[in-house]
Amino acid sequence: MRVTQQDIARLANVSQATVSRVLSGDARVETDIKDRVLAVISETNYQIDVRARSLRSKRTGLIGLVVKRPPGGLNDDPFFANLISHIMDFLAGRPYHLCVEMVSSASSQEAVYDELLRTRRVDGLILVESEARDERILRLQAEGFPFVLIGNPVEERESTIWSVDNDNVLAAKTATEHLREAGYQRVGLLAGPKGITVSDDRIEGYRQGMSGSDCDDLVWHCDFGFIAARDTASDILRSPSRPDALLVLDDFMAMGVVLAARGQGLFIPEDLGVASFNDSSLCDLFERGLTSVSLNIPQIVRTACGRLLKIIEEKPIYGPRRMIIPTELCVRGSTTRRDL
Amino acid sequence: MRVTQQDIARLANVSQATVSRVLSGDARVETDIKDRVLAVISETNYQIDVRARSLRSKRTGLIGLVVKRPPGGLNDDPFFANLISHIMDFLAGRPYHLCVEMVSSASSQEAVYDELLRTRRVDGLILVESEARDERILRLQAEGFPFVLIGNPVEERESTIWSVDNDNVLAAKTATEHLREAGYQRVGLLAGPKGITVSDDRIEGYRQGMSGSDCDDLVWHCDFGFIAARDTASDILRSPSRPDALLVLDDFMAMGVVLAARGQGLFIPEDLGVASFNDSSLCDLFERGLTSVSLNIPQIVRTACGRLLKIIEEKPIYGPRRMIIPTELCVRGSTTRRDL
DNA sequence: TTGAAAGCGTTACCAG
DNA sequence: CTGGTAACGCTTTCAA
Repeated sequence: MRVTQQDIARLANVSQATVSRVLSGDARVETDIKDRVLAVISETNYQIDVRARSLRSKRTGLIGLVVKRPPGGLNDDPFFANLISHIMDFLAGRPYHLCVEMVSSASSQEAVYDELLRTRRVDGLILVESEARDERILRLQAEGFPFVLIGNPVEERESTIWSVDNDNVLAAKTATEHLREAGYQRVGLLAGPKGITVSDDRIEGYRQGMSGSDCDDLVWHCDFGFIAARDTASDILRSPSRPDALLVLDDFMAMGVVLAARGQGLFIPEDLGVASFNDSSLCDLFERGLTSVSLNIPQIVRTACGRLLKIIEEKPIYGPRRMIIPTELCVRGSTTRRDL
Repeated sequence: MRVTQQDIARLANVSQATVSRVLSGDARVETDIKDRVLAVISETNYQIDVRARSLRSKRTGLIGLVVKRPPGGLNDDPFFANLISHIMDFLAGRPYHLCVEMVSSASSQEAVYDELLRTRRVDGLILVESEARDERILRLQAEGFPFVLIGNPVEERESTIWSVDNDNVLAAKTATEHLREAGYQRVGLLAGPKGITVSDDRIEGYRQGMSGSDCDDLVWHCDFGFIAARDTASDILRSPSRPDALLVLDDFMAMGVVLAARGQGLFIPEDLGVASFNDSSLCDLFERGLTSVSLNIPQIVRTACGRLLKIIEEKPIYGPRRMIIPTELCVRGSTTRRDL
């Protein structure tokens, strides 16, 4: 049988309420009583029952993260591994735990959000990879549920949504300009699924970076992941409108591009320049290094989680709702032609 | 204000107990009453409060996974991304969620396990990367807490521990023999931290595979992760006892070895053969492909999670407690010398 | 400062 | 088949 506060109370000759007070660090408990209770607690190895506490206090101590990928689609994807890793780092030592959920379709995603917030399984949510008109956001706002968006809320007015983001337009513009300056003429963009805001922002930045060029608008869409990118890149590289450089939505997809190029006997960076986003350690795995934009994920996560906990704990918050984390272009061999 | 079963009961003109029965799919409820209740439930958008349910039913619907890594140490590591991904795949659609925890030290690990199981935050645990004498296992067993080990329980007697594992001795032996057959003379092993059972088993297999060779026992230990492996490999490759082939504990670490070799101007597979474990998609990122042993992670996870849920739900279980998932050696360019 | 007691929203037992 | 009711273990208010 589990030890309860009731048991502690009996053993320490106090009321169960007092035990609760001691546990919650209530100041108005006589020191000797407190010591007596604490002694019994440590003797009995008592641990609070979080389920009962949750019911009473309306707090579960759980933060939720929902990822939308096809089954197995997270495999080896460094972005989520990083994200999850940094979130756990942040939460370690705090009274919060991370609950991760994967959904495969938009409809199941909404069902999961519904479940997650209506059932009060988690105290708050971190949203990633949002879409321009994100059902999740509307729903969470309507319910007044604590959440922080990692990404662009895409709102006309002054934002009412807490969000942490990079300036993806600027980052993509800078990366595109870097490719042009490196001597590539036909710079293309391998974007993500249509409607994903981070992808849309980078398309915008790419177009800004291409202004003044007589090159067509070379934008392709593609699902997340290594395999999808490889297959799409194979088609792109065989097409008549073949680009001589590709800016890719993330490193993992860029690795698909590298494989596709290799498969067609194209050399990087001579025949094809490649740059991408995230600056994960995959960049060092490509022989000559992969040029990539660092998003500063640790800082994104710290900012987002910190803010989320404040919202949950209803602490006063100062500063803007939309927080921008700076990016940095890390130039490596995949855009450094030696033939020029 | 949240909608409760009490509210539903009032609106449907039944007792709250009946609402509970309808929700739990109790057969003995008149069809028309049931329909009335269900109608109100869908009208009101009612969702059960999992906290109250947890308190009553003693089930949280949460499965725990605790990972021991230094802060940021999970970054880009495909093994955990895969593991988490497959666990989520398995859990999707079932009434269970995944709770992930990261700890940085042994002592914090024990504290976390204590917290996790004593507070009944999760219904069961999946253990990975166990050590020969694993405190976690002893503790969980003593408490009668449901858990499944992914790895080797290392017990003398008939095992009392549910575990899912590969035959790592055999797998390492096979991989070592493959390297020798490929023409390498001085085959070494880059193992993981000392005491980790999966690492120990592979050391044993390596030694079996090297029997009959006049080569020294070339085993090095190294922390998990890309960076640690790169640094250790740099030392190894510079040492007088330099091997001409390395079997590496996992792909991610193997990538560190690839980088170290590249940094010293060594060619793979000509100057150094490299083989590893996990067969993640990283293997295709190396120019000529990385030879790797597939652990069949999806099957490991399916087996482990399936078993864990059965234990939690106290369903009858047949078959052995220790379940072995077959491995497969996937030969690629990193062990295929063209100079022979 | 301490104790008694009222819930929190369920589940499940026991009558009817 | 249905309703009443007692827990589940805790937090918090209200009296003492």
